[in-house]
Amino acid sequence: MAKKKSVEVDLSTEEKIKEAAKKVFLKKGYAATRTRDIAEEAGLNLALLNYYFRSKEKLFDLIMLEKLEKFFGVIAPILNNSTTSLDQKVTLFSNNYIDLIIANPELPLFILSEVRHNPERFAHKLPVVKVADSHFVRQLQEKRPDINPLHFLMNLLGMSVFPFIMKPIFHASGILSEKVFLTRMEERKALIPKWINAMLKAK
Amino acid sequence: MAKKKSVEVDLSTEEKIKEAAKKVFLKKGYAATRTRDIAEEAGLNLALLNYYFRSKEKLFDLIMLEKLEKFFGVIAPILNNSTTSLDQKVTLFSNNYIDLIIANPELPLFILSEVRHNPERFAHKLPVVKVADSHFVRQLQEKRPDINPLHFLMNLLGMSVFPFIMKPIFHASGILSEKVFLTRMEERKALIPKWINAMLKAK
DNA sequence: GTCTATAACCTGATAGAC
DNA sequence: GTCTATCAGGTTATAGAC
Repeated sequence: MAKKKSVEVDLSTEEKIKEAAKKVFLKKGYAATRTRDIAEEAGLNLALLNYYFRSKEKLFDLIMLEKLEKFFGVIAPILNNSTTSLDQKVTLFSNNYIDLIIANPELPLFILSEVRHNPERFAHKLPVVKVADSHFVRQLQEKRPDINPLHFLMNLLGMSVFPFIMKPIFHASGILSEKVFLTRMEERKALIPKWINAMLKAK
Repeated sequence: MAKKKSVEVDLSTEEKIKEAAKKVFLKKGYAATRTRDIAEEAGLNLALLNYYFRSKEKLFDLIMLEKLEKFFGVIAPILNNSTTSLDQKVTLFSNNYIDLIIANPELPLFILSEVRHNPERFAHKLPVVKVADSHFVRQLQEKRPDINPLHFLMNLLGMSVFPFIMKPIFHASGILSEKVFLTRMEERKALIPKWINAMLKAK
């Protein structure tokens, strides 16, 4: 039944390695990860990694593409839906996106730093164009032709994602517990639409 | 005269290594950087790195602390100034911070990912407390006691910093040139105060 | 202070037994 | 398919000549 993240015991060897790789790569990043870390995390031998995935690089690419899909996959459908209003898009986006990242907290910083360290490698896999020329952007242009839509896009994305990117800092400082942080993020789901709305009316 | 970033020729050997290390560490991150890269970038021999700085780790710590100082050093003074209004703080912050990051574009992502990968190591060097309990925060609480100040802090910081964090993505996609990006960021200096103001009045 | 040479170690990948 | 053993190459750090 539970096909996702059971106790990770009844998985095939190949899946065990992939799950372990996800965990370690997302935590440490590509460069700091050793194939031995992954094998150990999977409770398996190092040789099996190469048997199933040929190389560290190929295994990483596989996972990176999956994560890119996850990170961008939610955005485009919401912002390109031509049947929803601007308000609805903003609400849908902040809610879905915050939920996604609560479930995958390391996702944003992982993707952002790996893309930064290897831009040309993943360039063709970044479906940003679909966002930059979306129905959402056209609706923004209609409402506020005086302001470049990129600003609102950055704000919407940033207000949803940025707190998670800053979390390591606040956590390390010991001034914000995980529980309180999550409470704040839940609050944001309702606050972001209000804020965006207020910004759209400003001046 | 020009003591900062001259043609980097009249620098002492120690300074040459440090400048090269800054450049390489900020570009690649700690794990992906090899001491050979730094030596080569400095146009010097590898052994000199250890002669002057003992180890890769010690050299990195030195630079990391400097960068943390830079990243957080601007925030606290502005947010803790008890003679400025809330509006003034917001304007000062967005202006100074965006300028700082235009001059050091890799700074945010560098700090964020290195702290993430080694939280306990830099925990005691993160002066976030000064921000979380600042004059700015108290002013926010007065104006909007119904909303946790952390939200506005995240928004102000995020609206200034997040675009730079996303820049690699937009760049890699080829849909946003450096020149256009900078134009947008200059615009933001004036827009952020307006937006924050509108948010503070909302509902 | 600066270099070359090399030690000591680590890492990705494979050969070969089971 | 899975393991142990090991290779080949790279990496940090140091010894020692100049």
